[in-house]
Amino acid sequence: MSSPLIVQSDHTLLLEVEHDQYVECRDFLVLFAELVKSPEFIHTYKITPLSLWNAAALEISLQEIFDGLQNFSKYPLPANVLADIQEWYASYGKLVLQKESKNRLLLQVEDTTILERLIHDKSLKSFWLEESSNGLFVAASERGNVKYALIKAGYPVKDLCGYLSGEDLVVSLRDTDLEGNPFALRDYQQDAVDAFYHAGRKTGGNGIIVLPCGSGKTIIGLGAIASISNHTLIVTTNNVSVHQWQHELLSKTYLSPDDIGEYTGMLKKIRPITITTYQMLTHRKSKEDSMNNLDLFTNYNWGLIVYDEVHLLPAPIFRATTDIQAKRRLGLTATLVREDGKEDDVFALIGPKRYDVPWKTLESRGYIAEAFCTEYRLQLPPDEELAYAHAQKRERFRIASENSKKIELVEELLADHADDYILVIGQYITQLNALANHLKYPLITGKTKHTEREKLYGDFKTGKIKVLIVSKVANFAVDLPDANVLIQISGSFGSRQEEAQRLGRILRPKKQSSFFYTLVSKGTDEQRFSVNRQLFLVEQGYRYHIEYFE
DNA sequence: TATCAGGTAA
DNA sequence: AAAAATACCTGATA
Repeated sequence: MSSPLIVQSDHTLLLEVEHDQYVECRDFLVLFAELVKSPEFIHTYKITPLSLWNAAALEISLQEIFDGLQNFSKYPLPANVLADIQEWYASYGKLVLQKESKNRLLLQVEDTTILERLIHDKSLKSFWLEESSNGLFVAASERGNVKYALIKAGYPVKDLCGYLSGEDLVVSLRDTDLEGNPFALRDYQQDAVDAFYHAGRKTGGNGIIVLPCGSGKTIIGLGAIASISNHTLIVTTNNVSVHQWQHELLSKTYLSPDDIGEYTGMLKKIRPITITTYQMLTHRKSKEDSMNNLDLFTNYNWGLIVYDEVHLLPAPIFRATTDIQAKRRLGLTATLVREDGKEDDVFALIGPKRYDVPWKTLESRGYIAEAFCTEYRLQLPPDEELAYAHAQKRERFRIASENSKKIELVEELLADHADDYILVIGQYITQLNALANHLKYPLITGKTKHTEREKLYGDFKTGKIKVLIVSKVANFAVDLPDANVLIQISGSFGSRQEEAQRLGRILRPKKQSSFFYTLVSKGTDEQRFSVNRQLFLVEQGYRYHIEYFE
């Protein structure tokens, strides 16, 4: 039997999907490569410096990577690829930042040619105070800036300067939560906390943990807070999430309500554990004003900063984070992919990926539901086809998204799933309105009042209504009830993270299986974008079945 | 004290 | 490459 993988000299890897060893090889590749294309039979992965740095930070050995490639590859491995892998992998750890004195850091550079390059690099020159026999001295205040500049120049830094402890606060986890359920970290949650904290080791205390939706990211946050037991600032995306953190802290730790503060538009309480939003931190009254609330990072003696949904981190927070490199930092996310390409900013300033559980692993262990994904391709009706042909590039996506035949297909799918709990999700309010009017099911958009939302959520939970139509609110709303069927009638361009977030809606384990349908217009720009949307989930092992609806 | 409308930001 | 949602603040209403 021949092997499933072709390694090409441009650092791309071609994997045969129909091969017996497909699953095994895919699980190997995701450790150090990134999926870029996933048509039916051959998936393309790419090895990048960043993907190898993350692998190195995860302590996946170079030997393991080479052995695996040797094993799975159909042809002899191109020498340049092996050399580049070796070089990129080794470049993580080549530059080590150490504390020299109170005000000075030493950037150790073992490799003399790299040292020579760094000294003469225009973008870096201003950082160097002085040369030493084995490196360069940098002002301690430049710790974040120099790491950021170095990664942009292609050199990741291993930061061993250690951390400043914050003010102490004893946090311990309960073994029964306030609702009376037994509580303990699951094994993978404990592993994630350990991987982050590396108790006793100088490297521990910054980085990213990647976990599927619904697998307990907040719990890992609690575990990290308890391990460090310092004053902690938690930054998250919205007010509902602020309250959820608050609730979990009260329910699963012995902290008292007085220990926990909310710093938002409604309430501004700074407490040993303070929870705030990204918008609060970056808020300014007008464009000319400065972002005063960023002081929250520096004006208090936090020992840990938790960045929830770190893939949504706005640019100003990156900048503020460069100044607090001595604080422990934990980033949490389900998909460490950004469509703005700022993954290396996350790497340099928050830290490398410390822990990652493939979605399919948690599925096989029953922690998340099994989900079947189907992509339906629909013909545009003749008049819309004509409009599409005449439209400008930027109107085309919308015409394809609003394909009126989607309503018919939704109706059929609803009939097929008469006994299930269904969310229909879309991007355009006009399209959702049309659907809601036709099907007579309730619609929730950003304009829906919170009292109204809660009533509909409640009716859905009790089974009074079985179908909810929702807009982009569902991308953010943490309090949206769970369903087991999700029909996506449109989405925002090629967002991989949106697709993953939406699938996450139906992954809480239940008696029945879950079904994810995505509807796209055949042969249009929408179909091209949908390919990109699916990449992350395909990388995680989800297969989309293709159906046609004429 | 709570709630709502309107404006701004990103 | 675009639309929608959110959160902030202010000032009015109940």
